[in-house]
Parts: sequence; C-alpha cells; structure tokens
Amino acid sequence: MPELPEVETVRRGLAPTLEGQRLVRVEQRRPDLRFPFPPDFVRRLEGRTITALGRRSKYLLGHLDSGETLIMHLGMTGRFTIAGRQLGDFTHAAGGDGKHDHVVFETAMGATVTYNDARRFGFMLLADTRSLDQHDLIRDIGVEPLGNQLDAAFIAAAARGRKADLKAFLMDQSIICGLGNIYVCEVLFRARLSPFKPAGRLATATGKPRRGADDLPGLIRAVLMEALDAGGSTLRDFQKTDGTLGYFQKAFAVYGREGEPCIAAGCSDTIRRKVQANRSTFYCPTCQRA
DNA sequence: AACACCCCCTGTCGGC
DNA sequence: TGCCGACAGGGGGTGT
Repeated sequence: MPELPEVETVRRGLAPTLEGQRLVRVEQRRPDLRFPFPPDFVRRLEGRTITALGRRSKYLLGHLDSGETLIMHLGMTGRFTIAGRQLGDFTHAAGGDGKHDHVVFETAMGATVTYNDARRFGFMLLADTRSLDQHDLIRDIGVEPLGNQLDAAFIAAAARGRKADLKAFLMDQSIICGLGNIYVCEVLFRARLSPFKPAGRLATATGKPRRGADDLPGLIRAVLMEALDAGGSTLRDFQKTDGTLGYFQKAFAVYGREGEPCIAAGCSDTIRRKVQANRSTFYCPTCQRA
C-alpha cells in the first residue's frame, strides 16, 4: 500500500503501541520476505525496547535500546495489525485467515502486532543505529518532500540535464523520496505538466528553475498532506468499523480514472492511461501538455 | 552517472 | 464455472 503518506499513517498508528515498549516475544514464521531475515532476528529483538519509531522515505525505523534499528519496508502489500486493528494495505480485505502473517510482535503491555504481506515485497532488516545513515538502503535516499530541503532551486538543480521523463524523475527515490505511482500522477496533473517530457525542461541550462519547477514543491506537499489527512481520518474511522475503508476512499483526480472525465474546470477531455516504465501513468492529455 | 529493463510474489478482476 | 492474461501502491539488480 505504501507511499509516504501511508507509511507515515502506519507509523503514527503503531507508535503508541510500540514506542517505549519492550518486545517480550517475537515470532518469525518464514525464513524470508523479499530478503532473508537477518541472522538471529528473533534473538536480537526479544527483550529489547523500541525507544522510538521513525520513518525515512517509505522505511519504518524501529530504534532499539540494543543500538540496532529494525528497518521495515511494506513493499506493495505489507500491513500491520494491532490485535485486530489494521494498519496499511487498505485495498485488501481486512482481517483474513492469517495466511500471510509472517511476523508477530508481542509487547510487555500485552499488545500483539502482526505483520502481514501477501506478495512479500516487504522486508525487515537490522542495522547499527549509529551508522544507519550509511546503510546501503538508506544512504542514497533523496530529500524528504515534507522537509525544508525541497524547493524550486533543488528541483531545478536535480533536473538539469536530465533526459529521463518527468514521471521517472519524480518516481526516483534518490532525488525526492516518498512519492510513488499514485501521487506522482496526481502531482503532475495539478502541475499541468506532461509525464512524458524530459525532466531537464524544469531547469535552464545553468540550473535555474524553469516552467513548473516553481510550483512543484508546493504541489507535492499539498498532495501528500491531503493524503496524510485522509489517512488519519481513515484510521480513526477504521477503529470503529470492520470495513475496508481508506486509501481509495480518497478521491484521486487522475489515478485509476482511465476513460472518466477530466475534473479540471472547462476541460472536456477524458483521463488516459499509458504504461510507462512498466507502470501505469494516468493523465489528461489536454491539461498536461507543457 | 544516468537510464531502460527485468524481476521478485500473490491475489483479483475482466473477458471469453 | 473455469481458465488466462493483465494488472496492482515498490525497488533492487543488471546491462548499456
């Protein structure tokens, strides 16, 4: 399920149950997810306290009092359940038969947190906290879009001379992290930029902002913040019901709307879908010409 | 370095 | 009803 807003929603949902809590029991039910679990995975977790639950890009980071950090990625279908309350992958049915429950954490307070991941594109690793920034999977991650490093100058400098198309540019986690297929489509629609034009058009030859580069930081933040708000409200709703609310409850302007009318005022075109780098790109050919 | 592909895995959905 | 292909929110690895 996870792009940045969803991972952050999961983090906020898990934090009250895990932060400051000791793991009294950890169950690892298979040898691997996307990657093999680290050696002695259970032994290195049991008895440890999670001092803080953080996030970097789409990674969840469980900092332990042992000096290690539990790095978790949800892949496409990863989700956590707190004793019946589901966090993540809202598109798949709630609950389930536990068929894909791969890891179970039990805290000293008696809470049970289960990780479920049908496709197993997610993973869990352990890394030394002190050198976490230098970890292979963390080192090359780009700027956090909700942080203060993302501005027009940064985008222009990064885009300068790039031949890859705008869609790939915004999907590239080593430039701006956290955006995935859905939100890139939504951002480009709001920016009225074509997904298919080279990213280099965002910058002048000397690397100054050009065309949509000025608008992008604000639009990226707006799209992510709206999703975050929706995720939060979804989460609150979910605690009170057993339905599969959320995520797709949020109304997207283009994502998943192939053949439906463009929502832009005065536009009578329809949303198209094109496969780009093996992923679907949704866009309005009339509104996104630049 | 930057870029274009391929692949990992399971489930679901639409068409026949 | 069954079968089959297309598709799904990610990203690591490889080859040019």
